[in-house]
Amino acid sequence: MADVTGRILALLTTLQSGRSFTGEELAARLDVSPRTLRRDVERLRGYGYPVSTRPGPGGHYRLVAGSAVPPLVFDDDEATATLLALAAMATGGSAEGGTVEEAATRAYGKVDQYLPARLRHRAARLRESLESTTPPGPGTAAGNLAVLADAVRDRRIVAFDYRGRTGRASSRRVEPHRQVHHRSRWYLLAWDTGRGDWRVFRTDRVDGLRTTHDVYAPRPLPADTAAEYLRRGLDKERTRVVLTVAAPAAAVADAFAEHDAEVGALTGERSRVAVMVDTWQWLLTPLAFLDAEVTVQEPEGVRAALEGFAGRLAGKAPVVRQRS
Amino acid sequence: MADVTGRILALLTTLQSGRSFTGEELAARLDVSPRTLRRDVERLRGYGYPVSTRPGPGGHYRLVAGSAVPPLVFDDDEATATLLALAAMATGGSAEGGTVEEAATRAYGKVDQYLPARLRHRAARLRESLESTTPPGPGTAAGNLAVLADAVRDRRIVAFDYRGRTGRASSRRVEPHRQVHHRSRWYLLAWDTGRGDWRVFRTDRVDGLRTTHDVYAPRPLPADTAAEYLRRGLDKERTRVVLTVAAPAAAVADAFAEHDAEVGALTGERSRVAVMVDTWQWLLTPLAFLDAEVTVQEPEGVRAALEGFAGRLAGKAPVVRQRS
DNA sequence: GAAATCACGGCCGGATTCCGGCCACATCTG
DNA sequence: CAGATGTGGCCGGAATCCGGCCGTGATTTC
Repeated sequence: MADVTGRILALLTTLQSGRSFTGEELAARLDVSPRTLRRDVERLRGYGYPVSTRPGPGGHYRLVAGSAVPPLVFDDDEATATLLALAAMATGGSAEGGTVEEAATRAYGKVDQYLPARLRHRAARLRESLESTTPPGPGTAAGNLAVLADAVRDRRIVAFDYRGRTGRASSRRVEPHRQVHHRSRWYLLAWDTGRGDWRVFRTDRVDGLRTTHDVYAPRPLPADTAAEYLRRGLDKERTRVVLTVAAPAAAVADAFAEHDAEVGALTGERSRVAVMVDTWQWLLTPLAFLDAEVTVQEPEGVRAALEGFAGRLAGKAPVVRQRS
Repeated sequence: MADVTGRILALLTTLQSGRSFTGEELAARLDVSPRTLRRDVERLRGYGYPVSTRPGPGGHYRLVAGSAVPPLVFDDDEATATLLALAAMATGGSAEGGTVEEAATRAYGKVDQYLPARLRHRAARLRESLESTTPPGPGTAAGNLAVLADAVRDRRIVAFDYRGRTGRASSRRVEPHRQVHHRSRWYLLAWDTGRGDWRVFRTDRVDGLRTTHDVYAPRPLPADTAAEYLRRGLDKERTRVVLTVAAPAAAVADAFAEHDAEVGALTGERSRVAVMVDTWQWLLTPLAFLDAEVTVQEPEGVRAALEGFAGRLAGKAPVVRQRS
């Protein structure tokens, strides 16, 4: 009968009724000694459940649903949005502990607790009907985000080791400016004191982060907003490709939805799109879905590559004829 | 670290997310050996929680949807993650009413307000240091997701107008099965009663959604999970395309690694590949990476499509010259 | 049909936890 | 003040747990 977990679950169920119970009563119910019951209550608190007690005659144990955090007065849409937001953030999470993605995954299954009874039911249904794909990726340490946030606030220089794309590690001392959440990744926009320039770091590639005692002077941002700076692709290594496409802006935006693209309308039927890609090959699928005339404005290399590819594709295709 | 109860609670939380996990993944998450994980699952079942499993590649553990779990409580990281998630979703959102973005904004305010003081500071600083680039995209109506969730639960047939990729609208009556979040979009996996087959709909392209009074009989899923079905792209009739490529078989196999392809060598430098694709557009990225001469053996339609696309790509490309 | 993947569960020995009992103490009610 | 009731330290014996090992069986992939 030494099944702690079972007892805790039973205790939780019992206390959930809202009634209050004396220690003796609970002990009898769980069939353990009062001493063990006390320990169980202690454990429950350890897991974060607020159990209120009162000594003296008429004393009791009671589970206080949301005394620390009162049930939120969400409306339906807000509850829905919360679940969706968590699901979106959970996507891309890793199995490692301590990441925000993982925390979001956990929170996803728990929001009920904080909703008023009326919505609890609804949230549970919503969650049941939803599924989320979770491509395994590097997770972002929740701790790092918090540390960086503090450093940004206090204008403290931070130091860390950074693993570049190639895997080469380097030591950095930077003035953290903003953190940007972009396409389910976290980035830090900072002034790299060693390189004397602005740099964008992927937070999940930061190691051994520590805040120094050195305070830095505010510095004007290289762009209007940090997000814009990031989007503009000052984050090196990727290529910015500008295209003109004979299709409406909406259609183009849709085709490039999975990419990092800015779309602008030229006329109703022509659009201009600036997209960041690792290599030109990735342009093809969205372009093919548009299946419209395309002109590469820049860079030269991509234009040449696409021309060459088009030639190989078109040049040989007509040669073989075959039924079936 | 031998805290069975804590692990069981954590395990419930994890499985509650609705995803499925491999044993190894869960073991890593809980920081125990796989053997212990198996024991934990066994315990879970002992307490009445239905955990479904499957052996073999792609095996998993999953909590059967809809099972009641004890009330679970947020920890600090989870609360923080919730705020971050809401902030990320709120950003870039339109001011229009009824969208999830707008609801997320409201929800953020409320959660923040009720957070314990210690977390409020942390959250406030985090938010200050953050920016988000959620693309403005078409706002998903929060209402639709909730209505669909209820319909899924009640097995009610729903009707709506669907704007296809081409913009053509069609009227649908479907049996909603699950909603899947994939790459920051929401999809509905449903049985289309009109077409007599499974279909995947993008929730943001659904208009005039209404629940009917007709109840449908459960139908076996075409895949293990809705997310998997979506990922596998079984939603369309796939086409078998046979190509001849001027590249070694190994290189070809590598390029098509993500696809469902059979590769055979013709000579050392030429290969033949038979690949199953949803639409011809998906052929382009692997072909571009090979960047070799290609001949479409069959079907005729794909050859014509590729030729046409190549023409549009090559035909217009040389027009503009520009340095920079 | 062979190979790889993955869940399953028995067994073992050593480490850890748990339990009940006992006790001094704090609190609250009447 | 007296009695009821919650609190938590300590102790020693008992029960549980854990990781590792290994053979089994289901299932998918090639």
